Amino acid sequence: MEAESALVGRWRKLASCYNTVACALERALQDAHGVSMSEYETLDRLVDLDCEKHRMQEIAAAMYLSQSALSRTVARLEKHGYVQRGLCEADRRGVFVKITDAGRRCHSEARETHLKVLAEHLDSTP
Amino acid sequence: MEAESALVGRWRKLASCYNTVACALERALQDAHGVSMSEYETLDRLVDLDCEKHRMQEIAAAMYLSQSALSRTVARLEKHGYVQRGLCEADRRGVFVKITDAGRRCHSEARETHLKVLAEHLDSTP
DNA sequence: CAGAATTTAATGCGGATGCATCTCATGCGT
DNA sequence: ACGCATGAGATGCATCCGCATTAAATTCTG
Repeated sequence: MEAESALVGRWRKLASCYNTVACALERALQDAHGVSMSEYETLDRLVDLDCEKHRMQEIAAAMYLSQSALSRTVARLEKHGYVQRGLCEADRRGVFVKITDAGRRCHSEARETHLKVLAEHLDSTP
Repeated sequence: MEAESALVGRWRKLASCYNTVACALERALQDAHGVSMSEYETLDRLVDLDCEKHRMQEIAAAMYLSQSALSRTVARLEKHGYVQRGLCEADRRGVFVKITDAGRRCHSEARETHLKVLAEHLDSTP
């Protein structure tokens, strides 16, 4: 079977692409805006799914971040003043997350960096 | 520009693919063979670039792992008895890494798990 | 309705990573 | 030969993550 080595080759290429971009993104976002990639992606989802507030689960479902990682990421964002957490009245186990004005500002600034890094490092020929 | 959103879309898909496979690999390799993905990939490079011993740098260059991460990964592999480190006589700053028989055995067993996970989770249509 | 089971999010803990720094060893210029 | 810059790899530190557990609220069941 040579399909095996092709499989491994595809995997290596995928990993290499991902790591290159992720590493560049992490550094650029951190240096220019003080947010990690996870934090940026979280803000991005909050802006994308735009309807005021969101449950933790919705956010987690829209991105690749475990429940505990998201919980901590939101805690960090809240510490930075970029989001606010609030209780969900309908189901008081739930937590609503709401992006603040500062959060929107940070996101819109960081978005340019994000796009620039993607354009630079995301190989267009898969 | 709509090329921007296409770019972001490609990035999200890449990240999602990578994370799905990486997560599955990590769990499967750990559960079935007690090695992490980095450890397996390191063994894999040692088998691939087959010529007895290798400098840390050669290994690092062949995979996506930072210098410090590789140093610790090799330390873990050595603790498991899967590789041995030895001084390089020509340039005594350097370190040679050599895979042991136990390392080869572990690698060849884990290889099957690795391939199985890739076949299962690596989407063939990019 | 009381109690068990489930769901939601937070957290303690251990482990892996990256950055910066450190220690040696080598090489280069004078 | 001496001194300084450079290179290889190890390590302290802070951070982030995943797993397992916990606490609180809700839902299911008898």
